[in-house]
Amino acid sequence: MTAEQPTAPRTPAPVGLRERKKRRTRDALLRAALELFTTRGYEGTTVDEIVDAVDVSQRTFFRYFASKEEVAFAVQQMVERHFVAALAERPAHEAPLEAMRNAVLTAWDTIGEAIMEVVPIELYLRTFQMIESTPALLAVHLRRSIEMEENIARLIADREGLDVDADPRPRVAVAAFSGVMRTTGHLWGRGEDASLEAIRALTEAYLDHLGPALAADWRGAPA
Amino acid sequence: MTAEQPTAPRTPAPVGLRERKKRRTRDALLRAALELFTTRGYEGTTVDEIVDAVDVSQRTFFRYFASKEEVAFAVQQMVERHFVAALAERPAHEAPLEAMRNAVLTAWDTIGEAIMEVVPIELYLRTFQMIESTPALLAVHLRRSIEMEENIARLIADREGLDVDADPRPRVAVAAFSGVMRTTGHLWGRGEDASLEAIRALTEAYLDHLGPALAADWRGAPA
DNA sequence: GAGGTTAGTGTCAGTCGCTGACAATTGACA
DNA sequence: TGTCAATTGTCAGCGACTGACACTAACCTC
Repeated sequence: MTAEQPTAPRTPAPVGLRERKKRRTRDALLRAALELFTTRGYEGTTVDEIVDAVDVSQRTFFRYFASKEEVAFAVQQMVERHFVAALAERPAHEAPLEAMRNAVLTAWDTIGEAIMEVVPIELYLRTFQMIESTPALLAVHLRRSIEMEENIARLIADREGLDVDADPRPRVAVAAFSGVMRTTGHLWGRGEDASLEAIRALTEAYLDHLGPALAADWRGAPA
Repeated sequence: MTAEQPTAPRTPAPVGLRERKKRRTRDALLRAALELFTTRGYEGTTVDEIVDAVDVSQRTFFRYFASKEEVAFAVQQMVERHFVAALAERPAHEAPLEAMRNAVLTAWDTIGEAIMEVVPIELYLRTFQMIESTPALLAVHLRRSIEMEENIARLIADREGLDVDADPRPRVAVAAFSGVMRTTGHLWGRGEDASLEAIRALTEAYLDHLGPALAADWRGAPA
């Protein structure tokens, strides 16, 4: 993990012709897949249909994406990295919950440009809704979430100078926080307003209900 | 959903010969599957191997279980029903978090017998660990968890006389609670002590850290 | 710029999960 | 006992995915 500017789009500019071709093929597959997924549905789309749209072989698809599922989460992965970067940038004086809260809200404010380099922002919004409403993808989405939860817990523990395995508080705080995040994401996916502003507002409102208990200063207080 | 004694094992005793045969086939498939899963691994076990062990056709397997995944969660489903039943039995004066906490702890105390009617308790423990350590199953496990979360949120909202869609508190409380539960389950699956007592103790300890904020009395206080 | 190296791609054959259709069997019940 | 309905097996086929191998095109060196 080479830490660069945290909110910078991860597009290191491809150099050789080979690299550029690869990038182009991958992007084409990604866009074609999301477009098909969001119109015909995930289950209703076969890998053969995706590769036909881009005119490559099925084997090539599976060299770029380990599975049909993986391509559905390519953009989501960018967003997650974006949030983690924002969290790492939070000043040390902020309490854990406060830092996480500010990181999400800032991330939602700045993620737009980074996404647009790969796919239209509106396609990402539709993709997110599709993930939330497709059981098989929702399952994977949740597993990815808790994998990130573990990373964030370690990050928070480091901030507070705690041992993540000895002190339950980092994991508990992150678990509670993520539970709320997941709930807002779910409600957003089911709701009417599919804008970035909507998810941001929903997040802010729901986090307000988590109470000051977890936001209290931990340092000096024993477990 | 016919509500009987909440903590009673769900074994309505099969009547006809046909029913008993069905039950036997299903149980045999279940046991064979879990035994193979926990020894050779989930991915390392084919459906053909399961049906060979029981000597039925593959088609029969898929008539009892919608998928290879489903059979892995058959026992888990019992445990979940057990918890929901225990929660429904909690006296009305208990605050939401208090009720959920007591329901889990009671459930862990009484689930043993119900499980043993179907599979050895030790096989269930191994199965749980396998689920937690198999990515594909972990994903499904998490999705099942949030489906239950939604049910519990409605149950809690009913207890408190709230509208689950208007007031965020039921969903927030349940989300935070479930987040902690998930974390303890995960840690249990990765830990050394695979006993029921261990998961119960872990649950109790971790829930203590969720703080009194969510446990406060809601009635009368506006959102 | 020819020639060898290497990375990316296509083709093919095969495995595994899963499903629909149809026929054969077997318990239930008059 | 004979009919009816439920359970099961067989078979054919789809879709996701993989390993092996041959082919092509970018790259790199002399």
